Amino acid sequence: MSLGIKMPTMKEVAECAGVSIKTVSRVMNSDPLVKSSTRETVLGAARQLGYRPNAPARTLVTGRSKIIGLLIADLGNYFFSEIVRGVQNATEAQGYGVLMCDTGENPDTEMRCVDLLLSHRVDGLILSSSRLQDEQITRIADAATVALMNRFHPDPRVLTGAIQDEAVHLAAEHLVSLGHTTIGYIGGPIYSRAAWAREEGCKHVLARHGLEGPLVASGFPVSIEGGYSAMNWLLDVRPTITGIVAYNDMLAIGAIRAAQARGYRVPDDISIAGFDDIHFAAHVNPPLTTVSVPIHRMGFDTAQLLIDTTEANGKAIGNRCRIECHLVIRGSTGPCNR
Amino acid sequence: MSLGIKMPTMKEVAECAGVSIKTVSRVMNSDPLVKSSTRETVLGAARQLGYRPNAPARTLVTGRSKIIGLLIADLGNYFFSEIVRGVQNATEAQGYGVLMCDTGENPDTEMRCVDLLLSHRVDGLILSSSRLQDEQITRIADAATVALMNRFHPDPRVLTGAIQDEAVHLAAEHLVSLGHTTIGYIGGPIYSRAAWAREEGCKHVLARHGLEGPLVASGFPVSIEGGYSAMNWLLDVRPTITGIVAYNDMLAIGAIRAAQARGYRVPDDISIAGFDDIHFAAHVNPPLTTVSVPIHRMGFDTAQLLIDTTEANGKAIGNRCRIECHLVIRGSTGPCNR
DNA sequence: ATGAAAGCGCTAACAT
DNA sequence: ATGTTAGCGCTTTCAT
Repeated sequence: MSLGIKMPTMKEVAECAGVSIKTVSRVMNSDPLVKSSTRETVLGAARQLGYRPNAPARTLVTGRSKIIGLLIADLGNYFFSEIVRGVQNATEAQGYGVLMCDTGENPDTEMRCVDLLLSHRVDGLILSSSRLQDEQITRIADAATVALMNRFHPDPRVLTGAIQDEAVHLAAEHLVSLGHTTIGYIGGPIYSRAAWAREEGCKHVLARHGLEGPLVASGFPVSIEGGYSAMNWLLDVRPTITGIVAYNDMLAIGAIRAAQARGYRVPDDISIAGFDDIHFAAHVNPPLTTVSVPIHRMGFDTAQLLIDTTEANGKAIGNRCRIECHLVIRGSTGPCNR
Repeated sequence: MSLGIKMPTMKEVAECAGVSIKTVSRVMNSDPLVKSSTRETVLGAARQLGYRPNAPARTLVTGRSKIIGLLIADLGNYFFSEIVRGVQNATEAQGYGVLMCDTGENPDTEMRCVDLLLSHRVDGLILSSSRLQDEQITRIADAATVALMNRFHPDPRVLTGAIQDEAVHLAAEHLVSLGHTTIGYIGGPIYSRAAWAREEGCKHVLARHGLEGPLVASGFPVSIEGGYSAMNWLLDVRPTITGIVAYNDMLAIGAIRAAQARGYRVPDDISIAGFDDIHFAAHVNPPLTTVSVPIHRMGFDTAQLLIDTTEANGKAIGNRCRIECHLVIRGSTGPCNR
C-alpha cells in the first residue's frame, strides 16, 4: 500500500554510521553535546544515504509541526498575494513551512480549509479577511493559535495582525480639503468587515466636516470592471458628484475609466482616490491618488508575531502589531471646480 | 514542553463512544463495514469532543501526507499567483493541502525549500520556473513525484506541466506581419529557461522571415520599471526600432511608458507586444497587445496530473499536459509607418 | 461487524 | 559523550 517512495530512516543512518539512533537524533537537532568526530561520521552517513528528517514523525512526538496555516480570500488579488509573500518570507527565515488555502471568499470553503489545516496540526493559523463569525473563530482558537489580519477579535488569545481600514480617512480628508462636497463611495465585498469599516471611516470624515454622507455604490464585483459599473451607477444617480473614494485601487481604476468614457476629465471634473497603492496605481492614466499600505510588511509582521507567540508558549509578548499607512497624491485628484 | 494545544485522540473518542479504537478509525475512513448505528455514536462522540484526525500520525503509517509541495519563483508576479490559485483549486477539491514556498528566483533558497518540503513528506512537488539543474531535479525525483511547469526534463519520471514559452512566436509573427523589420526584444530573468526559450522563439521567427535577429535588451529587472529602462536602452542603441516584443506584460507596459515619455506615439511610431495577458494588460493606455496564457488552467492541470500520478502508483497515465495560448490584439501594435 | 497487538520514525526521560 | 526504553496517534495485519 505504501506508494510513497521509500526514504532512509534514522535507524539506517545509525547503522551505517555505527552509532545509536539517539546520537543521530542529536546530530540532526544540532545538540552540542556530540563529539565533533562522531558528528562528522553521522553527517557523512546521512548525506550518503540521502537522509532527510521525517517531519510528520517529529510532529507526532513533539506536538509541533513547524507549519503555519494561512487562509487567504483571493490570491488573484495583488493585496493578498503580497500578504502571502510577507508571511512566506517571515516563516521561511525561521524554518517554518506555510500550508495555504484560497477560500474564494466563501465561508463554507473557509471552514473546510480550517479543518484541513487543523488536521495537519499547524502550529498557528493566519486568517485574512475571514468571513467566519467571532464565535466560530473562538472555537478555532481552542485548537491552535490564531492571528487575524485586518480584523479585531475580543478573545485575548486571538492575535490581531495589522489593521489598516481606518486609514481610509486619509483619502476622504484629502478630497474634503480639496473642496469636494458631493462625494461618492464605491464599496468592497458585501458582508466583508473590511468593506464595512472603510465605508464607516469615510462616512465619519464627511460627518465631521458637516457634509452629507457619501452616496454609496455597493454590491459590485471588486475588480476593474466592477468599478466601471459602480461609477456609471453613481453618475446616473447623482450627476453632480465630484469626488470618489473607492474601497480599493482596482475599483478606483475602473471608476476612472468609466468617468473618462462618459467624457469627464479626471481630475478636472471628477477626483478619484483608491486604497492599497498596488503596483499599477502609479501607471494608470492619470496616475492614481491612493492610500499606500505596506502590504508585505503586514504579512511579515503578523507571521512573526504568530511564530513568536507559539514559541513563547504562554509568556506574554503582546498580541497585536501596528502598521503605518500614508496618502500618495498623484494625478487622479485635484481641486473641486464645480 | 508540549505547547501545542492538546487535541482529543481516537482513543478518547473510542472511550467516549464505548467502542474500540479501530472502529473509530473505520468510521473516520468511511469504511462501509460499520453498522450505521455505531457510526452515528462514534460521529456524535467525535463532534462532542471536537475531534480532528491527526494527519501527521496518519502520514507516519501510510507513507502518504496528502500534501503537495509548491515552489514558486515570485508571488508578487501575477503570473505566479495565478498558477498558485490553479494549483490550490485542484488540490482542495481532492482534499490535498498545499505547502508553498516563494524562492525569490534564488537557487539556494530553492534548494532549502525543497529540503523543507521533502522533510514534510509531500506526496508530490511542483517546481515552477525552477533554477535548479537537470541533475539536481533528477535527484529530487528519487524522493518524490516531481512536476515541472514551463520546462522539459529528460527523466520520464518527471512530469511535464504546461509549457507556453513557444507561444511567443505569436507576438513576433504579428509584428512581422504588420511590416516591422527592425525589432527589439526585452528579455526576462537572466539565467531563466523560460526567458531563454522565449528569446530563442522570437529569434527563430525573424530568421524564418529573413530578418535580422532582434536587438536584445536583457538583464533588466522584470518589472514596469525594468521595462522602462530597457526601452530607453533600446532607443538609445537603435533609434530606428519600430517593433518590440517583451518577455512579459510588466516589461511591455514599462516599455510603452518609456516610449511615450520620449515623445513616441504607440502604436503609430512604435508597436509593443507583451506576454501573459495579465489583468491590467487591457487597462493600460494604449491597451496592450499580448499573448494570452491560460495561467490558472496551467496550475490546475499540472496539479491534477501530479495527484493522479501519485495516486495511480505506477500505472502510466501520461506524463505531460498541453495548453493553448492565443494572441490578443489590442491597441499597442499597428502597421509599421517607417 | 468489531477488536487486539504491532509498529510507522522520531524524541523525551532516564540511564550509563 | 552516548545508549535504552517508552510512547506520540494512527493504520495494518490477523483474530474473533
